[in-house]
Amino acid sequence: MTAPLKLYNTLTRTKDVFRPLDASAVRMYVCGPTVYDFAHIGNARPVIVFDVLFRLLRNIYGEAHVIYARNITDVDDKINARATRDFPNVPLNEAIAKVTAATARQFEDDVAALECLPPTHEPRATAYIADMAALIERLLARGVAYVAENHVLFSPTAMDALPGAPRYGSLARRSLDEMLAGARVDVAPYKRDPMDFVLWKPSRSDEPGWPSPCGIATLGRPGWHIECSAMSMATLLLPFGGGLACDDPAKNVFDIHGGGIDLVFPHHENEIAQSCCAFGGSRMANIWMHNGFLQVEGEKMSKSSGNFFTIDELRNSDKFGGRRWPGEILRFAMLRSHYRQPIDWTVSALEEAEATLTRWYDAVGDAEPSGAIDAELIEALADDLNTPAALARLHRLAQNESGTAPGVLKASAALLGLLPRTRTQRRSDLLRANNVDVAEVETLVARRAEARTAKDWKESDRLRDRLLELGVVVKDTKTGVTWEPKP
RNA sequence: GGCCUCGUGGCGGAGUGGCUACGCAGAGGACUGCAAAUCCUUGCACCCCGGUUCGAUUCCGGGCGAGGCCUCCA
Repeated sequence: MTAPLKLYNTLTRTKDVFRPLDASAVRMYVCGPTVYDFAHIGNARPVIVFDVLFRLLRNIYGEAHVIYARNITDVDDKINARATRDFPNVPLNEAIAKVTAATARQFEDDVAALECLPPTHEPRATAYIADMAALIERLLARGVAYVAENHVLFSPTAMDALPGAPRYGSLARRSLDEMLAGARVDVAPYKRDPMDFVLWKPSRSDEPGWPSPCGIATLGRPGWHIECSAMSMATLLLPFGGGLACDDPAKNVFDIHGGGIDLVFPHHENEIAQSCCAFGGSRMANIWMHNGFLQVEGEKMSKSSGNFFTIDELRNSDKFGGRRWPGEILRFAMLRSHYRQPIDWTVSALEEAEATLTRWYDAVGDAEPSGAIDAELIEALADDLNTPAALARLHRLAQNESGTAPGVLKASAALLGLLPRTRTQRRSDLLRANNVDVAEVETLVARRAEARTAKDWKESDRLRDRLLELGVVVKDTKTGVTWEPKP
């Protein structure tokens, strides 16, 4: 390959050249959703961004040599609350299962519509409770955790006294003193220090519970942060010789950890603390990547502002801009901004995305991907996933720069997960979505042709308007009359 | 209060110490019965003030402005 892959690393605050630990097994972990409700459009951003990175890594290192884990959090107090609200007469565990099954299925559906490849692993927290408990036992044994009132708490102060461990706060670039100065946290009475965070907490009888670690007799459940330490260990370390049984810290590191920028502190900081202290290493992952936030029409998205939209609502309702938006358009609109920049989610951006896609589909026609992926496009993505530059390059390819073959455009767009269908497929999808009666359309088009031959412009224009109502646009080109479903 | 981002033409949005980003919209033209689509041409920029430099939108300092995190929100 021409240019080396560079990725912005939150740890170093620079674009670092990416050097995999093992080029035959490149490993990436991304924090996925908590499945208590439909995923909103902000949730879609990391999913799409890291899907592009996944595709790029597969292109560079080979499809079989990239392992991508994106977790699903199905242990969470919000899920419990939702379960008791929605299924008050069902036993709790059953109610929780109903909530998580339905929302997880919806998530898979949304993500597939956004043209994201399935990750190699999609671990669910409930399947890794034993790993979490084992990690917590290890942290207790190493003296960075303690038991208090049936909770297990992690002590950042104790961590800073542990030889070899990174300084707590090094990812967020904050010292313990700074954090204490600005802390507005309610300090629970059982905490020795305000900055201590929960690894395990006791469950009441109306909360889901599992056998507790560290000699605690009551049932309990894990804290949020430990879930990701356990699931990344199980999917990215254990299969490659790492894990708690391995005393070599060098084996307990993986390549890339991603998520939203809001997760830097405390979630990712705490993941690092847990994993490094458990394994005795100085880093959990080599590169930490964070996507910027999404605003809707210039304002922070929130339910109270009335500008809150789920992926499903964008795809299947007319709540945003008065119409439905196929996943492909949502994906394109997301890639128009660089992943670290804030993005403003607007109707006009989606309309632009759609117009561009239509033009590009016209350019590729029904061509199959063929030939080498455009080198400049790869170069743009290799520079910290510069998707806006990559899209600019696709614009040029679509304009047939230096005789670009349709197959090359198709293959190149595929690296971004774009143009997944043929033009014919997209057209028939639109016909179905618009409920177009093809036979009726053909009849009207023929009648309009007769009217035009007879120079009956009034009738011709009436028929054109009628066709538009039916969801069809007619085009009078030099080579003849064609019609397309209205996008 | 502490920490961290960011300020580019009408809009969106990359990038660079001197060389057209790109897209949308706009303007002009070709084509058309008209329109749409398409094609060709084209105008428009780098928040303010200092500094470094032969030269800064790009580097440094200050200011102003916007946003995020410090509350298990991607």
